[in-house]
Amino acid sequence: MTLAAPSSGMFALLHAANAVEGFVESRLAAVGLSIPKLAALNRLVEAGDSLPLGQLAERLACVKSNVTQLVDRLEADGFVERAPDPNDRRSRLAVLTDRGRKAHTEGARIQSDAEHQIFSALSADDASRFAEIIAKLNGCRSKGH
Amino acid sequence: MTLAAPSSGMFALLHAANAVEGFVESRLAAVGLSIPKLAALNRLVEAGDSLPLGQLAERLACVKSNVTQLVDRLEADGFVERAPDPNDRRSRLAVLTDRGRKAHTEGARIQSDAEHQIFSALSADDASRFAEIIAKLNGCRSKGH
DNA sequence: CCTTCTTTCTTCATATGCGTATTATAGTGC
DNA sequence: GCACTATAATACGCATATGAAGAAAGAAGG
Repeated sequence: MTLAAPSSGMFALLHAANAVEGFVESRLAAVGLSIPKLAALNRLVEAGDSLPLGQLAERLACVKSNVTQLVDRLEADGFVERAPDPNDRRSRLAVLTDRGRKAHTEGARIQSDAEHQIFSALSADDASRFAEIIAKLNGCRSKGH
Repeated sequence: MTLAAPSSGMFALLHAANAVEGFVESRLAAVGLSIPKLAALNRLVEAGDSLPLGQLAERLACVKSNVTQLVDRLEADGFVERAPDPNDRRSRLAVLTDRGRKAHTEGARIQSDAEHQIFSALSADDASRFAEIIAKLNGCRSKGH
């Protein structure tokens, strides 16, 4: 991404997403997180602290090879650990560590704060309109999967 | 990116941008282009077919090391060539080739078509509202550069 | 001229995404 | 129990982004 071209709805959208992403990422960096890392921790917390990698991939809406690497990095950070799955020896669980739980709590707060900061530029009316419009745009699947 | 989390303006925005990006990319692939490649060709055409790499980086709003690699790929595709800059021997020009010009024309058409398809889901009122809101969100700089 | 500062591009390490093998294990049918 | 097929994770190659460090060339001042 990072297009910086005016006069195109697409470029404007990508540019805004990029700006928002960078804004939030820069704040998350203070606790050693990135948006993908926080997203993974979110899913683990939602799931009760552990998930098979394939499940994690599905809930993050990304491919499994991606999660393999993301979990590698989270493991290096000490935020998750891999553990064998008692129900299926093919499978491995990503398990949240104490540090991971802590990072998740801090990250969630930071994300929430940053989001309030960003979206405070919008009136309540703008915000609901924004949500509607975004929902409509999300109908453009067909990525040739 | 690719978060797939509901109940967050940020996640909704990133998700929509991702969907739109994927939609357009899948169509551009037919002519051997990606969004970053098309963006670079756009800048070259705007500039009259050539630019020093540093200039290109600035106009793409990305770092120079990125452009070095992007131009490597465009050169491998035969869409641009590197040429010495007559005014400064430190500098190298990215010069559009004939194939590059052709790819740009086709890519621009594809992008425009895809964009119409996507944004046709929005009424004229939605569209202008969308543009306004996006502009407001773009005010969130301060990426800690 | 020579030293020093700046600019331009490249190279390298890293983070993130994708898709395609490859390997180990599971499950199914015979 | 064996052969086949399906599934889980990984390894590998590639595209795209960043930033830090280096090389080469220009500019400025003595």
